[in-house]
Amino acid sequence: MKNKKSIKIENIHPGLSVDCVLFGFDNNELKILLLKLKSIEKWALPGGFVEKDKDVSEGTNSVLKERIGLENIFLKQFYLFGNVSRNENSHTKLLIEHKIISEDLREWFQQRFVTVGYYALVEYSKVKETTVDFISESCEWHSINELPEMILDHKKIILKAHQTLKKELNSEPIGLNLLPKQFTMPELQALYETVLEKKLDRRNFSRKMLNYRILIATNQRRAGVRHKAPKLYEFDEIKYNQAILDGFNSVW
Amino acid sequence: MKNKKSIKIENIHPGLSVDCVLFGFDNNELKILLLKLKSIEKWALPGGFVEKDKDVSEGTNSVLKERIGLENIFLKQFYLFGNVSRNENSHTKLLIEHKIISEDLREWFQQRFVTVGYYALVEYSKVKETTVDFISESCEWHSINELPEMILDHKKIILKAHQTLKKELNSEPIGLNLLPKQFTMPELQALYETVLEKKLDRRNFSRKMLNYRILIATNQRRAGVRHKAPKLYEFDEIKYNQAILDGFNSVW
DNA sequence: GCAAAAGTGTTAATGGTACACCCATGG
DNA sequence: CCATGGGTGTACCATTAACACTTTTGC
Repeated sequence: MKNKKSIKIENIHPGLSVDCVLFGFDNNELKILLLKLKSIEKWALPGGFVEKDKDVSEGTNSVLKERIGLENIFLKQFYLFGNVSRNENSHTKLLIEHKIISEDLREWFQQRFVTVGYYALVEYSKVKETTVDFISESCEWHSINELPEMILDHKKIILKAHQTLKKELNSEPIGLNLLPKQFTMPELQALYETVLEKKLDRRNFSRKMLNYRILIATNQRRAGVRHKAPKLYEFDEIKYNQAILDGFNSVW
Repeated sequence: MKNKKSIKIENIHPGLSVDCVLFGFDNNELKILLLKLKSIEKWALPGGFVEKDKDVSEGTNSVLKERIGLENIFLKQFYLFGNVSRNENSHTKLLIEHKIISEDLREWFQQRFVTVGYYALVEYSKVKETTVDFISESCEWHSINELPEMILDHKKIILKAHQTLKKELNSEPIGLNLLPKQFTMPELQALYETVLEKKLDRRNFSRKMLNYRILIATNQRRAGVRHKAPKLYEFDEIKYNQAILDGFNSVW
């Protein structure tokens, strides 16, 4: 299955896979990191299998490292996709026909799989020189609004991840790991608007954000724009992480 | 594995189990439905395995029906527990020693399992005459504050279910399926206080609840109390279910 | 100087918090 | 008639929504 330290299927947890929805933000668009499979005109979420002696979350991190060279991503488990209908043997057939996997793995690949969905927010610019593994030919960001043809139920997985993310915005901040270290208030707002898919009032947004007390105003401004230069902010990481733990807007 | 239409382990999805946290409300306490295992002084969440040709959610419903005779419960998936450390072979040993499972299933039971947690809210009084399957000797409600000795990580699963439930109260109502058809405002409040583990102001609670517009005031009152008889309410099921879908208290 | 977008302010409506007071009931 | 708990009201405060006006910048 793997190129370097080849993993034996006997050591892999049967019938279980993981899939990661990596969200990035660029050009006022929400983007997802996808892998183009070799020989097939379809894309896939970075994902893979978990070894029997590894925790699922740990295994998921290993998968990301091995498939696209990303380490230490904060992943959040959001759902287990366990419908029978998500398994499609035509997919395995193609993989074998194109010699991406060998014939003797046919049976193993054709077993019924359930998959655990994880998502993470990653800074777009940091994921430029990713490596890809031997079953993928490239790794690219795609706008969530213009997804290419994808294998299995990967589009559904992305949809569910996006829904979960939207809902979490009601009780948690977003932005750290998704924006560069320094950013302007309008940039942060654009991120929120993109994730939520709706316009927000500029003035109310700013006030509300500042009231959360997770931002540090620097005394620098973003220069070179043909209008008033906006202030640069940073997240107060201590308070930001505390807010993630405690949650905002608790009603009871 | 099963008594009547015996399920063959070849047809079961390997390494995957489901566990159900059934919440009930009685005597101002939050209770969990637990099964007492035969021959072992430990209790377990009702749970089991999923057949290869069944959706996980469907399989979970079947498990509940087969183990405790409950049907048509609205189950909510909340987490996949996938740590290696949750597997304990001493448990399998005991099951075999006490002939609850046969020797030839040892290997199958000793494989590493991940388990999907589901929870549901069920009306306490409706679950009186539950049947139990052949590996359990009884089925009882236990206060979440006084849980008996439990197998594996089942206490952790209950804790996580409770945390999830608390968090969901910020965006969804609770009570339908957990209270009888008619209930008083103080009873509803007691439910909220129990789940949230905190006291709420009587007058503000009532106003807020009524503002959600999911209650129907009947013109009856709960008689026989030695103080002013409280009004009886019912949930407007249409609006209640709509509220579950739409969510309350969206901040953006 | 003008367009574009940032920064700041104001106001009304809403909802939450923290109370006080009266009412019905059984003992 | 009184203790107990239910029902209703109110005043204050914080937050939200919907706005107007001023400031800075590049061209």
